[in-house]
Amino acid sequence: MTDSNPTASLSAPSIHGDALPPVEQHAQQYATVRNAHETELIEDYVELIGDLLTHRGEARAADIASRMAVSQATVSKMIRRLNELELVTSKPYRSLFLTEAGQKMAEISRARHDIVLNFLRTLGVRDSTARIDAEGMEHHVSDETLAIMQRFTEQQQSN
Amino acid sequence: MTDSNPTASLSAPSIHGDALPPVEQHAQQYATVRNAHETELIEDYVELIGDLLTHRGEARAADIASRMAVSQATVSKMIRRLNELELVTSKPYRSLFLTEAGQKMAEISRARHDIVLNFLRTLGVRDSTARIDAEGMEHHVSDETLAIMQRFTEQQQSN
DNA sequence: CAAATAGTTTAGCCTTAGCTAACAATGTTG
DNA sequence: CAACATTGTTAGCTAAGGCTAAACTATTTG
Repeated sequence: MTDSNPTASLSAPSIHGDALPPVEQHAQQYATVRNAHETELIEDYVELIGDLLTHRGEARAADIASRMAVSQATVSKMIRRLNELELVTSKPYRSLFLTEAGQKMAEISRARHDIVLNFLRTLGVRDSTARIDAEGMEHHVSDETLAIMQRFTEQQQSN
Repeated sequence: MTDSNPTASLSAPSIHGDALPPVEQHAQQYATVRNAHETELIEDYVELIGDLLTHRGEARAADIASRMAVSQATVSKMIRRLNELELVTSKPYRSLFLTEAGQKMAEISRARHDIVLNFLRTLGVRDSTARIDAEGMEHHVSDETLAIMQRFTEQQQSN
């Protein structure tokens, strides 16, 4: 299986055969991703609710459902979870609001999202693509990388 | 109550530059992420099996389990799925092998993974962090962005 | 103000991806 | 070659995150 794939070989610390990492490190990589997946959806909801509150003044289940392209029943169930996690407060049939903890999470998510999105735009990615990629990437970018992305964006901007 | 609220967002004005995207676009973002999540794990397994075959000559369930930090039962169940999807062939109690389709998927995943990983390294992210981030990000990076990352890495390298 | 419409919730179903425990096959070695 | 250790499989459980259909609440409007 000699690869003639043009994308497979790049230079740098190691090329093609980047050896397998030691088991513990490898396991850590996957575990981190699995962990991110658990909080990801929660963060997306909280972030969206925050955005709706900011830009629309209220956050209704129906809006969340259509913006997430998901059924209202799914949203309703999720809101119960967010309630249990004490991230939102809700009275039945009324708009949602974020608790302290929810607001904090929304802010962090929003900031992270914006850094990734602006970084991608700065790199030259088309806006619509950048939005999609940012939505997927944001939960998997470490603080270290995030800081580097932000610095990069600022530097480019000032040129 | 259908008010289109004036712009009275609380604070952090410059960071909150972005208005909400139109509903369809927003929905598309989330749908794309959900979709990626469905194939993500599959790709991770196939990629890992490919790596084990390349670097070790065989891919045993026990290795996969320890490298993914997951129980053997989970791996066993997953292998059945990969079989049904005709991505791997397996005889009970024997090493796994990739089908044509599996090999193709492994190559693509590996290439994508490497591009993201090398891009992060080139940006200046520490190796261990880059590995973790790459593992999470790789499934959410569009071809467009991938191409840009690769070009960026090459340019930096030649300086 | 009653009826229609819009929004929300609940019930019940499905699939995925984990887990443990018990069992089966294979491989190693005294 | 029998016993033990390792590896793999199966059964059965859980939780998350989807769905549809039906019931309920709120709002708008004739």
